[in-house]
Amino acid sequence: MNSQPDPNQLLQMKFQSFLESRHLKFTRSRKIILEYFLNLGSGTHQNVESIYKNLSAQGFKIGMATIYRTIHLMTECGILEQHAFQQSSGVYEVNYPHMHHDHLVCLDCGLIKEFEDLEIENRQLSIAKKLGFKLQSHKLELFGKCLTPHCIHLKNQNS
Amino acid sequence: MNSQPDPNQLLQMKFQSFLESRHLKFTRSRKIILEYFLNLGSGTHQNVESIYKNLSAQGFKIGMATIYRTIHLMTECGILEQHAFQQSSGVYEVNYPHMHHDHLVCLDCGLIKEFEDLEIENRQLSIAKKLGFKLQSHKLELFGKCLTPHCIHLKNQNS
DNA sequence: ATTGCTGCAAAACATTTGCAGAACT
DNA sequence: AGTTCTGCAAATGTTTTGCAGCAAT
Repeated sequence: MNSQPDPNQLLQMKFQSFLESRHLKFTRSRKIILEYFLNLGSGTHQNVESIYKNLSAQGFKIGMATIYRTIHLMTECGILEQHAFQQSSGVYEVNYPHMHHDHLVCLDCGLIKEFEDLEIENRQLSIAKKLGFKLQSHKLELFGKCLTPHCIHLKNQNS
Repeated sequence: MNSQPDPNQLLQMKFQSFLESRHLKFTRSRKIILEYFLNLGSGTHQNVESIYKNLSAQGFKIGMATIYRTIHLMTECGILEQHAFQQSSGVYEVNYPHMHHDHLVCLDCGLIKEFEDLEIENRQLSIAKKLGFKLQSHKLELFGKCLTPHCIHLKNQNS
């Protein structure tokens, strides 16, 4: 019995409906870029350059312009999320519904940990309500110093 | 009696100590840019272009490069905070200690409201601790639709 | 058939950097 | 004196756009 729908399939359907609602087409390139992200899964952050390089390496001839145009659509549609950790250029990750997470970034080594917290999410809802907004999404990033061996090693190297 | 120290003066001292600790100089340009932000006060978001234009209009001859270099220093020092709401380029605002706030952004009209919430702040601390990080700062942005007359007006115009 | 899409190259931005002369301590 | 700073212009990196031909409905 297929009572648990495949999250990837749901995202693809969401994107297709989005395109349809705008009289846009679900083309070969858009399908390839979508599948690229779905194969990555949650928690991977990619910039346009690396998407381009990886797709090229896989033999796909897709220009940067098309990638930019497509990730804009996917972001508007809500199946992709953009971040700009620290000074980095834009990076993107798949946004699985009901698996939303926020990020904790190490200022020394760049390590990114993910977390989710229902208490904060609920609090956000009541804040938005109080201020007269209908909340649609949010972005929470915590910055700090991690204490992993890797990071401590880095610090010792740089000093 | 001057028992309440001037917040602006505190920020200036903080910046001066920061510069000193790095053997950098508190020059005329840096002073002008600092004062520019202190005069703006909390809650104003400025991009480099507008800083440049405003200073020029006030008769100051300060190049963009200097502004970039200076705001980097001020951001590192902690007296300035950078944001990139929606797709905008970087905007900066003064960061008064003990007056930290987060932002709620209207996706339709761009209105930005500020708020602070102790409950969320405390929760962040415990999350960071649990994940083995020493928390230094955070960025929380809520996105939604506001219901101000201005925004509703805008929506009707665009439809 | 019609409309939207793509890749390419050029353009537009935003930000950084090198350098020679000026300013600061 | 010695170092850091500044403005300018050039360089860089990222993202957007125009266009002529291609693909999807």
